[in-house]
Amino acid sequence: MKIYDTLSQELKEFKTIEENKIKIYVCGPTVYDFPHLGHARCYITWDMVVRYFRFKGYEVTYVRNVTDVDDKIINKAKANSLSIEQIADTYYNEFKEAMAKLNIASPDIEPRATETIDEMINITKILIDKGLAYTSNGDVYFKVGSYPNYGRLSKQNLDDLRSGARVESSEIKEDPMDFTLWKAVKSQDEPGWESPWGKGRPGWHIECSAMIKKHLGETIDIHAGGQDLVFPHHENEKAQSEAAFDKPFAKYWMHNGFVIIGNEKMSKSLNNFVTINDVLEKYDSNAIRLFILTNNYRMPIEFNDESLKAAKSGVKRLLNAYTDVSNVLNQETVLKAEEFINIITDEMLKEESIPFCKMDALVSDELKEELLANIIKQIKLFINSMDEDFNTSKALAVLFEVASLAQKAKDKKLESALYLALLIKLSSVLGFELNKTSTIDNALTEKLMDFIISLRKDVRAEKNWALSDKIRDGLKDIGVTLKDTKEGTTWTIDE
RNA sequence: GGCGACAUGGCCAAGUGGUAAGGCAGGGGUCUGCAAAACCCUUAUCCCCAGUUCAAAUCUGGGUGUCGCCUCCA
Repeated sequence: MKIYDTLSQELKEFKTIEENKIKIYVCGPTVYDFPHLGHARCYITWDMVVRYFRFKGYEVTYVRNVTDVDDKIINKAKANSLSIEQIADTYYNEFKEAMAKLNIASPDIEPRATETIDEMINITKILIDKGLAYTSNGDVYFKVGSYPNYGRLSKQNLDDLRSGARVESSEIKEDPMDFTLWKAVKSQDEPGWESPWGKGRPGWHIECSAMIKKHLGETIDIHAGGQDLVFPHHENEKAQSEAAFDKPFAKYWMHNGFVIIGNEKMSKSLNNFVTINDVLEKYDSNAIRLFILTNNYRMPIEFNDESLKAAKSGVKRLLNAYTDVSNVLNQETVLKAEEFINIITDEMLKEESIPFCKMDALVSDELKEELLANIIKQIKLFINSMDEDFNTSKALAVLFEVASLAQKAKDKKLESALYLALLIKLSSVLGFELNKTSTIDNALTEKLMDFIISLRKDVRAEKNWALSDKIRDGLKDIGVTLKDTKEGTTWTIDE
């Protein structure tokens, strides 16, 4: 498979450092406010990436940090007369809840910056000992000029950066581009930790370097994050880690594009953000995911109601395929089909021959060959698309095709069961939940609905269409949709 | 000013050399008591100009427009 690497600016063949294992680090949020759609985009993207790696059989260690000490948190704490822990905990919980609502799987390790202070001090020490960092006024700075590759990741050169209008020169720093590794506390109400350079707190960039070193080691497979982190955050992380350990920091650098709103980047500082909770009021997690995955992960996405609406309708189609087809099948057939699809995909990923014999029990001879060929074709299309730097747009086309195949095969139970199973499998790789059962759903509702439907059946037998329609309209008003099909009447609870 | 990207039908969006995936919306039809869903059919020559090539949305050069980074930001 190929992955676009920001550092080399090209698609690179993906090869892990250690056979079959992937160490991936994603820069997590600074928890000082509600998460917005930009965060959703970012973490849905990396969720999809990790899900796909696991689908391919890699053993993934996914680390995503939480920045819980930072000027913004300190300022917010001061403004609200709260401790920085209170602010960080409040918004960390908001973040966690939002991630769960979006069906974003938790990372394997979610370290907090404040739990990794020792490692930050260690790295800072190493850099000072090597003469690559210096203390000044209680602060510690990294000597950018001492690291020859500085600027390679973000394609900047030091002279251009220095002459940039926004760089402040200061007497404390040797070079205006030098960045903070350790910041001395300036007043009593600031949080601080003891260090060889006095009480202080870490700079932002050293936090990630330390958490990576502690949980993943000196070299990792993939370092990912939002495009806005390329400079200075990732550039600086790379510089200090490589300078400290004399090893390449990350084999692949991946960056996701922004969410745009009204022709501008959605961001905290522009105050034009829509929170995840805002969006969830009108659209569910599947719709948000479809909206995001329709676009290439590196391209900007324009947020607007129309696109979300379109995504919602698209999800509806996948959902309809799931419920329509499920309704005509029995549980046993579905389970058998799921098992078969699992076998087939596993064999394909291992590039071993497909076990035709396993199909014997399921489908008759005349169907077998063509059906199997088509299932394999769809899986191949999906894998090939995703292998091209996560072309989710193409992969989604496969989902829609499979959904349609399942619908068309409704008369042939086993065939539609196989397509249904395939749909469930592939959509879960992208993080969709088609079988999300409604929270209102319970045994009593089930019985009541069965009862109402049986009454309506009698009414319809008498061709009392007025009453029959009244029941259907009435249920629609309270959020239950009835569908009259050949097999009988089905009901679903509206979103 | 330096650096990095983008421009495809009404909207969103794939596609990096051989005559344009998919989704949404629209139109027509099948099915249905009706509805919903589903299914079938249907809508583009790819910002402009020049060049390379037998052949370009796809490569090169030049325009025009838009965005991002260079300050905290996913």
